Formats: sequence, C-alpha cells, structure tokens
Amino acid sequence: MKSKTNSHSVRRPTSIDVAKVAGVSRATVAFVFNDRMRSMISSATQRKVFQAARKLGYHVDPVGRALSKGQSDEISFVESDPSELDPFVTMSWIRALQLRANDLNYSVGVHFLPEASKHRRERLTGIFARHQVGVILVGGSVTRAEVALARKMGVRVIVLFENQVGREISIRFPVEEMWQTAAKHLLERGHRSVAYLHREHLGPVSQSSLQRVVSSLHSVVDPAGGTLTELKMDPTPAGARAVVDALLAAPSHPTAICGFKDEYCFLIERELAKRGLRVPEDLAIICCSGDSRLCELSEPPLTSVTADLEAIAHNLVNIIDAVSHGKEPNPEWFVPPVPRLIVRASS
Amino acid sequence: MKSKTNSHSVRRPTSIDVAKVAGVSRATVAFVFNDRMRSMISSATQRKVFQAARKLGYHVDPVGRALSKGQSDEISFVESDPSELDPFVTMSWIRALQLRANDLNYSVGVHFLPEASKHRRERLTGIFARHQVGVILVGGSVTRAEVALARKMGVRVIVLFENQVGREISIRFPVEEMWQTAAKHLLERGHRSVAYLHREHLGPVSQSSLQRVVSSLHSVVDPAGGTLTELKMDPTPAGARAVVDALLAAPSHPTAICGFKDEYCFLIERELAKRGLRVPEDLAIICCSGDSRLCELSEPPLTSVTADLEAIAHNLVNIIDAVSHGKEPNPEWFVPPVPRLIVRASS
DNA sequence: TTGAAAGCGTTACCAT
DNA sequence: ATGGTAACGCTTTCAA
Repeated sequence: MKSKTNSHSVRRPTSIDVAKVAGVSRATVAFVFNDRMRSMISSATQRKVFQAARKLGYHVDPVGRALSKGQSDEISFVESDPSELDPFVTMSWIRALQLRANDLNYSVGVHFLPEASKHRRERLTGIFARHQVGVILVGGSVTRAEVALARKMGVRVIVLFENQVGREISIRFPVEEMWQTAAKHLLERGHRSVAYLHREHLGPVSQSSLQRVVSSLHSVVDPAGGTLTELKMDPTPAGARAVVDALLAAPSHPTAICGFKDEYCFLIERELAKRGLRVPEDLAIICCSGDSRLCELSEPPLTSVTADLEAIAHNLVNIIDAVSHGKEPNPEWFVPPVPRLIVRASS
Repeated sequence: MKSKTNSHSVRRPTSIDVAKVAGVSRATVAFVFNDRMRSMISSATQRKVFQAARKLGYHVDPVGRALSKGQSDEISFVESDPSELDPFVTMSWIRALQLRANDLNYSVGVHFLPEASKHRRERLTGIFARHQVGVILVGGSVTRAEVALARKMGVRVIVLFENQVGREISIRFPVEEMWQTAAKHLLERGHRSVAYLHREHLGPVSQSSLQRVVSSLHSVVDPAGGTLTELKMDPTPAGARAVVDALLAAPSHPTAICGFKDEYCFLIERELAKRGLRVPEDLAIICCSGDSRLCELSEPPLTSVTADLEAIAHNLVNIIDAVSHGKEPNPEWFVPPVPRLIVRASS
C-alpha cells in the first residue's frame, strides 16, 4: 500500500497524531485509552492526551485493537431456529442484549441461521472466525459438532440458550416456572380440572421440552388434588373449533386452560364467544408464554405469564464479560428470573 | 506481546502456515483467497493452496483483512426509532438484509438507537468508527449533522431509509403507492366515499409523510368522483369506539375505510361487530400497511396491502455493494417494489 | 512515567 | 506467476 490510506477515503487521525499533538509517545496514548493501563499515567498527561484526541476527533480504531488483542469487541448472537420464536421476542432479546453490551463496550452481531440452511456449517465457520468475545447460540438445533467447531476456532466464551450440549455454559428461559405460575394461579382461583394447550406438531426438541413442562405442571396440580388434560391445537380458527369440540365433549370438562401462546388463546377465546360461552365464568384462560399485543387485544384481555427477557439478556452479557476475563461468573446470573403474572380479565 | 498469541487461546493457522504447507509464498495464498486476484494464479497452484488450507482448517481472518484493506465486511443497520416500527417488520428487514449480505460476503451489524438516547452521538461515533462497507440509517430522526459525522469519519456508503437528508442516497417504502393501491381497490369495488384512518398523535416526520399520503390518495379518489374523509384514532378499544361513533354520526357516512395498520383495523372491525354492523356489506375495511398475523386473525380477515420487504433489502445491499466498489448502482434498485394487494374478506 | 520496538494477519506494491 | 516487504493501527513488553 503506497498512499497513506485507501484511495479516496477520509484520513482518520491515529494514535500517532494524537501523540504528536499531545507531545507524548504513542504508548502513552495507548495507555490512556486502555482502561486497564490508564492508571499508569499521570492525570495531567491524561488530560493533555484527551484534549489532543478531542481536538483531532480521534477514536480508538476497533479493528486495529481487535487485531492486536486477538479479540474483537463483538458478542455474536446466533439464532438457529428463527422461525420458532415470536419476532417480538427476538427483537426484545436483541435490543436488551445490545443495551447491556453497550454499557460494557461490546457490540452485538446478529446472525440468523436456519437449521435447514444449506451452508450452515460454512456460515458458522465464518461467524466463529471473527474473534468475538463470546457467542450466544440460541435454539435447540445446535449440535455438539458445532460447539466443537467453535471451540476449535478459538471462540472463547460459548453460551447456549434453550439448549444443553455437553458441559457448555447454558442458560434458559424459565419455561417450566412459567407454566407452574400459571397453574398455581388457576388453582388459587379454585380450578381443579385444568387443561394445557400446546402445538399440534412439535419437533423433537420442543417435544422433550414439553415433557418437562408437563411433569412440572403435575408437580403443582397433583398435590392440590387437581387433574390435568392435554390439548393439541393448530393455530387456525378450524383448529380452535376442533379443540373446543373436544373439550366440551368430555362429561366433566376442564374449567380452565393454560395456553402456550397468545395466538392460541386468542383463537380459543373467540371460538368460545361464538358458542356463547363466557370467559372466565364458563372457562378460564391463561396465556403461558409471552405477553404480546394480542393478549391485550383479545376479548376479554388474556391473563398471561411472562419472563423478564431484559434480565436474561443482562445476565447473559454479564456472564460473557466475566468468563472472557477469566473471572468466575456470579451464580445468580444463571438463575432464570421469576416469571411475572399479569392478571387480566380472562381468568 | 511475547507468546505467539493470547495466552490460553487456540492458535489458528495463518496464511503463512498455508503457504508453507502448500509450498508457495504468502502472497500466492493471499491471491488465491482474494476474488479480485485469484485469476492471477494457475489453477494447479490454487488447488494446492486450497488443499493445504482445508487440511489446516484455515480461514481468512476478517480482522486482519479489515485492517489491511481499511474496510471491514460489515454493513451496519442503524434503526433510530425502534419503537415506531412493528417488531415483525424490523425482524423481516434484518433477516432479509442478512440473506443478501451473506450472498455477497458481507456481515450485518444491528444497532438500535432511540432518538432520545442520551449518548446517541457518542454511540453513533462508535458505530461509524468500524470501517464498515456501508451504513443504513433508518428512520426520520436522523439529522444532517449525524450524516455529516458519518462522512467525516470516513463511512463510505450511507443509505437513508424513510428519510431524506441533503443529497444522500435514500430509499423508501412505497407508502404512497400502498395507500393508492388500497384506494383503487375500494373504488373498483364501487365505493365512492372513503375514509382514511391514521394515528391520533403524530411526530413531525410522520406528519409530513401523512401529507404526502393524503395528496396521493386524492390523486386517485378525486378523478373517480369520490370523496375522502379523515379519521384519527387511538389504538385502543375506546379509540375505536370514538372513531366509529364519529363515522356513523355523519348523515351519509363513508362506506369504506383505509386503515394504516393492522391493529387499528382489527379494533375497528370488532367495534363494528359489536354494533351489529357487517363487514364488508355495511363498511369495507382495508389495511394499508403490513400484513401481519393480525390481519388473518381479524374477523373477517382483513384485506391488506403489503410491500415486499425482502426486495427492498436486497436492493439496499446491492446499492451498498455497488457504490462501495465505485460502480454506478442500477437505477432499478431505487424503485420501490409494487405493493401487493391481498384480498381477504373485509372488502 | 515514558520511549522504542516487536508483534497481530492481511493486502498490495515492486521486483524477479 | 511468485517472492519479498512495507504498510494498516493498535497493544504490550522491555528498558530507561
């Protein structure tokens, strides 16, 4: 490269320029802009350096820094099953991650990577090559081999979300706790025969997750002398009709439903209304996952259980930050937040 | 730095290693891994290099490349008014951008940056410092000064979305075309008195955008001898009630409504149902923006107009790619896609 | 507290 | 077609 920098591009000030203006060495400038080393420099010198930097409009070049340190400022968020999640949830996630990441001077790289994706491995390779601080691998379709790849490529911190592979760090949504919260609420309101509603077609991962949910529900309902019915539904009006048919067919049918998503509950409610059944008098409904717009729009508005996504994201970034510095992460960061019950009119 | 690389980190193969194994020079390796230069190398040599690389698990280090080229592989997506957009829309955006970006070997950095954000300028500085290929600035609250900052910091390609600042490259949603499409549809169905429905409280940017929408509507409705009524609404059940009241108060009220978002139309429909009014017989409704879940869930399902987000994202990445290479972007990439009308039962 | 200098992995120029 | 080699901007060690 002959000219100072790429042809027609703006020439940005470097630490050398700052050093010159401040009348110190490059090393000093570097020290001032490094949290770890700053304390080595007298505050008078620091001031000089900051002044010079401000005057020139200098900012540490993240690329140079990354190359030198062998680590970039990026935290990569890799979502493996983008279609499984509510876009609303994913967005909240990304936003919350970013909030905390920025506080700690990290940036967030977002990568959606469908399981089916032809070049999945290739793309993962590209992602893992970026010397990021840490990688958040979301979704059940992350395999052992993929985690091994990340390790081999030198990714320092790997955190799995909603998945467990070997002994890797892993955090989770308080899914079971959320269902339990819902069930307890219904029990408190006097319901004894409760149905839980989930999707008709489940992948193997969701399947096993459902198993855990069911047993956690039993652990709440059984001791109270309650009974639990399983309901499967397609998220369509026809699906809702079929479910309500099945529900009412039983001689002594459940008096309350825990639905796994707003959309399902919404459809059920409307189907009930059509048949002249009242919510919650004839049948109570509670929505166990997410608290999106639809819960409010439903009629009557849906009681729902949510988890504090922001708290999880906050913890996640904390974990990555700590581990990447070789520190022991605070055990509390692994504790899923206590689900929040939002009581509305449907229960 | 004494040891070969950061303490406990994995040592990744470099182009030197590959060169050694392949029995060629580093430059040759570099050429082989550079699309621009590959043609200089005999295919026999290329094969040798690729074999060595594969054997060692070598991948070009994006950080080293970025430093050397003075440009990273990142396209930054900066959303200034995250709350204004439907999360569904934002997600589709990001996903679509990423799809095209990956095809062209770029990566996507996502940054949400509320207008109110205290450190907004500081954060923008951090973002613009990353030597990215291009920046996509979304939203009306991007100011001239901010664009100037980007320029000053050497950002090569700046594309504004849904905003216009100076003579910067700018692309837009076909908002006006979408409303026109909706209006035409209603006229074709014989409606002559049409109302358009928008938000009660609008910021200055949305305000001026509304102006353009209104005049574009007139240009369609007036020649057909139709009349246009304005309706403002709060997106709540009470808001819907008020609007329907106002609507029916007029002696000869509109027979159709263009609503600006699914949520609004949904609420209106339900309010009408409560009063025993039929859709579309008594009042037709069409949803002018977005085609989210809610349109399907509404009863009757809402006819709606959508824009092909993926196409816009595709064009956007194409533009950045072209401009960053000093090429003239294809004019077609600036043409907003023709809106798509999805006829459902509400019209 | 500071200066000098050796990397980090890549690109691109200049020879050969 | 290929091999040296000087950037790129920063961090960090070692001496002073």
